[in-house]
Amino acid sequence: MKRIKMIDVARAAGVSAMTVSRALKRDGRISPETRRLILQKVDELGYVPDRLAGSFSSQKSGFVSVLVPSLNNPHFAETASGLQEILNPAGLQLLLGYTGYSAAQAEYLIEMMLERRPEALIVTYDSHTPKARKLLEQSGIPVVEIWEMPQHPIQHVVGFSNRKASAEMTAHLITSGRRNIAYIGECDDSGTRGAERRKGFRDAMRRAGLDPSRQVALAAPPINMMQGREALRTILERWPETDAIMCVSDPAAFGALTECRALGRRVPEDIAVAGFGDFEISRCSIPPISTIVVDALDIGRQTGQLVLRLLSEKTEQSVYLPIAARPEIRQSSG
Amino acid sequence: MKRIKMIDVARAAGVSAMTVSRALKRDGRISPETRRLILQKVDELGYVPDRLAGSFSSQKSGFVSVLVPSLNNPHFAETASGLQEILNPAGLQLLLGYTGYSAAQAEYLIEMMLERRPEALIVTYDSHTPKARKLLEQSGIPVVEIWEMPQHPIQHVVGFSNRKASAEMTAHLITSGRRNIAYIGECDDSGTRGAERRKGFRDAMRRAGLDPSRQVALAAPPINMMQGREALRTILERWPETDAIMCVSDPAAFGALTECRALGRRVPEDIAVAGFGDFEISRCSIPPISTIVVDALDIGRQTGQLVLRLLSEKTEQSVYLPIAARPEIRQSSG
DNA sequence: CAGGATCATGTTATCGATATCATGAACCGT
DNA sequence: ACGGTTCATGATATCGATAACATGATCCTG
Repeated sequence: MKRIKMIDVARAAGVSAMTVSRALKRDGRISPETRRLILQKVDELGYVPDRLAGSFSSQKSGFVSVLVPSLNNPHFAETASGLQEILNPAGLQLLLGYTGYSAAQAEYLIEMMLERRPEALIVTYDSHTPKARKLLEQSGIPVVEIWEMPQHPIQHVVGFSNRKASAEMTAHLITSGRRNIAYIGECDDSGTRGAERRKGFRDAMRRAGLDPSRQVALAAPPINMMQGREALRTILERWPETDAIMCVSDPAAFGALTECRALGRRVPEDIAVAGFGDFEISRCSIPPISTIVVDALDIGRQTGQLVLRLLSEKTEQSVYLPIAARPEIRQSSG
Repeated sequence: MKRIKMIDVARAAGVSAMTVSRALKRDGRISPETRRLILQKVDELGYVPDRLAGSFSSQKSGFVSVLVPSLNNPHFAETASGLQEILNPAGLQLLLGYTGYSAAQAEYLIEMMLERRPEALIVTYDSHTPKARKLLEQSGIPVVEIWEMPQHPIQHVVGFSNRKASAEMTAHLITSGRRNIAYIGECDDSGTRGAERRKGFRDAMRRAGLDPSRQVALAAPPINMMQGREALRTILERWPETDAIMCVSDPAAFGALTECRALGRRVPEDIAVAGFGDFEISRCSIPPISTIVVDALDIGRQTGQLVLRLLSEKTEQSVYLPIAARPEIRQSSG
């Protein structure tokens, strides 16, 4: 059973292959009857166009590559979801890759991706190897960094300052009267968004003349709930006077909150807890956890629309789309 | 700045394009010195092979398509992760698509995917439209259904019986003395794994001569934590005698557990709670939630290895790889 | 109604790699 | 030392669609 190709459809409809090609596009100049006839034949024969050949011929792959640290993180899953929502209807397909928070893996993936000739490349901000950065810079296609506002952007940016947002939340804890604030973060986080958040914590503490040295980092990103629990125990052993915890992410915050409960510490009366990212768990826990709300889906949508614009306009200028990231104060730090 | 192609590298190294092509493959018969020289030129010129052209020429796309309901669900994210782990080193790239639990979207994606000539297609079990099923059956490539043991498999299967697993957990609740057991599920779930779990609940209840009609379904899949909370309130209003809750998934179970706490109902003393899937939250909550443990990462790895086998062996026979799905009893149903 | 514009369709060249077969050199055993 | 074998490499055809240009028909417009 040989595979049907365009020429077979063309013969069946008594037209040329080119006419079939036109019939399958929206814009093609073709008479309505011919199109109807061809689409009918396509259906009868069960023809599935070969986009590999099509992409090769038109020199347009129809791919947009997306690199995320992990899909296990609902943020990136939502961002990818928003991207798909915008890009699929435009005929673009996502090529998704997980870096696992590793710069080496990112470099490998970037190279793999570029071989597929994507029309744009979307990378979640993280440190890059020199080679990776060079590949991105010389790729000749739009490159969008997301989820951070880098100091030295490669090209376009859709994001926000993790550092600033983290500092704001820390400032809130300080304003509400806390003084002995500890931070739960990640180790091996150089160049990551987590590192920026840690800096934000330090910024705010220093600005208030407080000691920013109460920090634990037990695990590599992404830190999970259980590690958050463990981190809280560690903190209370080392610094029993701690009266607030700022966390790199909501799962860690939930872990800390849970461990407080297990240890009989009241939240927020004894200890305030704050997270980052507005994960579902921060809304559903008792008490709800104060967090930085970031609209991950919106990052995906905005990025998708930006990509479409960049592909049609061929503009050279770098675009920076700021994304809102605002503290939402809930009962855990009331 | 024109793009470097293979022929440019060939000229620079004083060889033919074919020799360059061989140098870039592992298996190619080529002398070590020539290869070294060519790889050096590749590096100097910054040559990035065009796999679009390569795939077209060799008639092998190097793609494996994967359809999942949602990546927001850590299960599927892990499965995808396991797949990538196995398939990437074999030179295969994942083409990931989200169906959003919609059969229409699945059909659309299957068609999109097939145009890219993937070498295998992996679909998470769910109901298919007739057209989608036909496309899958006539695709001419290995098709693997995962995350369920379908009654009428398309070809290969890596999964388990959601129905049986759910029945086992329900049976556990019954064995431990509960009688008025309610079920939190999803609406519009026909043909989904959630529907199978609901059937499993009913099976076990009937077998024990108990009433399986205490069921609420407030939302379409995937049900979230907040909806779990709401469902629990609904249940206690309608059936105040309820002494156990079986849930379609852990997030729903956590929501139910949380609402019990908010309402002052003790778990497990007043109400037992059980979930499905061994999400992180079920391990980290207080009390930990009894659940069905499924190794999502392993499903990905096993499927990846199966795909590699199918691609090399060209066997015709359907393969069924059973995956363990066992109840793990924790304190929430103690 | 002439000359140009528009429209539907056809023809041909082409995208960049690789499969396949061809070729000559080196190597080997008897 | 000769026929056969292995090895490294080259030449050529090819994958299936589409871009770009060509063609003839129809349709205006002054």
